[in-house]
Amino acid sequence: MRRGAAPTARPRSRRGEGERLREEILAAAEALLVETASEDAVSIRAVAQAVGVTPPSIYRHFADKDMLLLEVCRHSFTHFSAALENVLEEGASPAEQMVELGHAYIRYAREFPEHYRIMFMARFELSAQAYAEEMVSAGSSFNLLMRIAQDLIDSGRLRPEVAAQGPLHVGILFWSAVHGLASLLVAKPGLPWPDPAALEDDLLAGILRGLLRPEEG
Amino acid sequence: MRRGAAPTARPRSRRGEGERLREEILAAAEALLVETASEDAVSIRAVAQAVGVTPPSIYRHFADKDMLLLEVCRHSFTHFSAALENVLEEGASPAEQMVELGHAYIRYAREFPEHYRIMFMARFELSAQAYAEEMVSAGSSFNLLMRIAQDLIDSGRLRPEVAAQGPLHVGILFWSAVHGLASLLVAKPGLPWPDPAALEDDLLAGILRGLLRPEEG
DNA sequence: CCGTTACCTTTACGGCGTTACCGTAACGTC
DNA sequence: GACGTTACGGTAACGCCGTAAAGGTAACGG
Repeated sequence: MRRGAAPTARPRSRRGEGERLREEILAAAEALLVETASEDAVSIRAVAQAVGVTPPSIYRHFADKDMLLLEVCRHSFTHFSAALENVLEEGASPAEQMVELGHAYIRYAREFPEHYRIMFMARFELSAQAYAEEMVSAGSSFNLLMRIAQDLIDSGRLRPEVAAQGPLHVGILFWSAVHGLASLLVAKPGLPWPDPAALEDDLLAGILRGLLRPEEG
Repeated sequence: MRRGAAPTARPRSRRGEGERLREEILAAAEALLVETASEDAVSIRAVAQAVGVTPPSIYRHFADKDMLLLEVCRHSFTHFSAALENVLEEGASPAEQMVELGHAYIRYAREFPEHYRIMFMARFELSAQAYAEEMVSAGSSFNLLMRIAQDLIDSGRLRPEVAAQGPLHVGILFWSAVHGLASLLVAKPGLPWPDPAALEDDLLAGILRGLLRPEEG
């Protein structure tokens, strides 16, 4: 360290305050991820320098780089889940709620593309992969999806052969449609996309209609 | 080089045969990608060693690593496009063809997950990104999608407000649904997926029904 | 036989993630 | 108030990586 490295002269943390550096590392990594909009720019060394610490010190708080990135995403997923819950109106039908959820989901993906990419499009090695998958499937946003899928089944408006497959099946059908559009928009920003809002509307309306009983609107 | 490096003593290519090494590099990279099933394992150095050549020699034939990987995918996409075309039966309706296309698409993604990941889920820098996007949008599989979307519109079976948006809009709706399921399966192999075949069937049937006119089956 | 050129190598730079080891300041204890 | 312990972070280094600059060498046209 020394010359031209640390922007802030970091005092050593007090005895029980090792957690503080951990938080600062997370914040710096998050900031780097958002500002540069590139996962590659978030290197252990860059994060360390931003915090004013040497690279190996990161490893006292995170097992490896993958875990650091996943923790960053986990943090932001709190907001994600909250955002999803907030769009749900009390009086809305399960079908309406599912559509609203889809819109909010895509909105998040487009607002935080790098977070989205890391969580849903990235590849990790073994333990990190398992951790990421547990985060997704145990996260409250996933539970929210399952809950609304169950509500949709309970409402009796779904086609019987679809409803019979259970909430996981139904939920994943919606998730697939929504994730497909979101991830294509994120992965291929240069393609000549037609109006994304229109795509969203037609995609959500389409998959919903297709799963409802024939006689329904 | 020298000790324990080159598995084959490579003779230098003749005057006009520089292209031969290019092909060998592509083949070695492809093999590494398939065998290791990991993009990270395909390093310039590993490819060079597999071919029996020094790393800088790669750069005589490929601008950088991204371009090498994209060329590998481009090669395999020939087979992809051919596979898609082959599933189309002569007498089938546009709707049936679109569903068959979707099944073949997901089958490919699951069979060559790393290729699929590189082409549709990866991030590249600038020129490579532009190249990848051009490959996708100008590739014959994309044209195939557009053609069937147009046929679907021409068949008059689509809901008018959807058909009015044009083949690009319609094609992307199907692409989104199919890519969503495919990429989730590829990205999160550890999740407790219900039967993928059932998901495929219901997803494709669902989105199709949802975009057809109400009175249709 | 010679100059040119296509093909490949040598060497090296700067970056990365990560590990093994070491200083040091803060605390509980006597 | 000195003391051993321990949490906290630093130093130095290893082995990868992608890539650039410059050089050698074999194959050809004349």
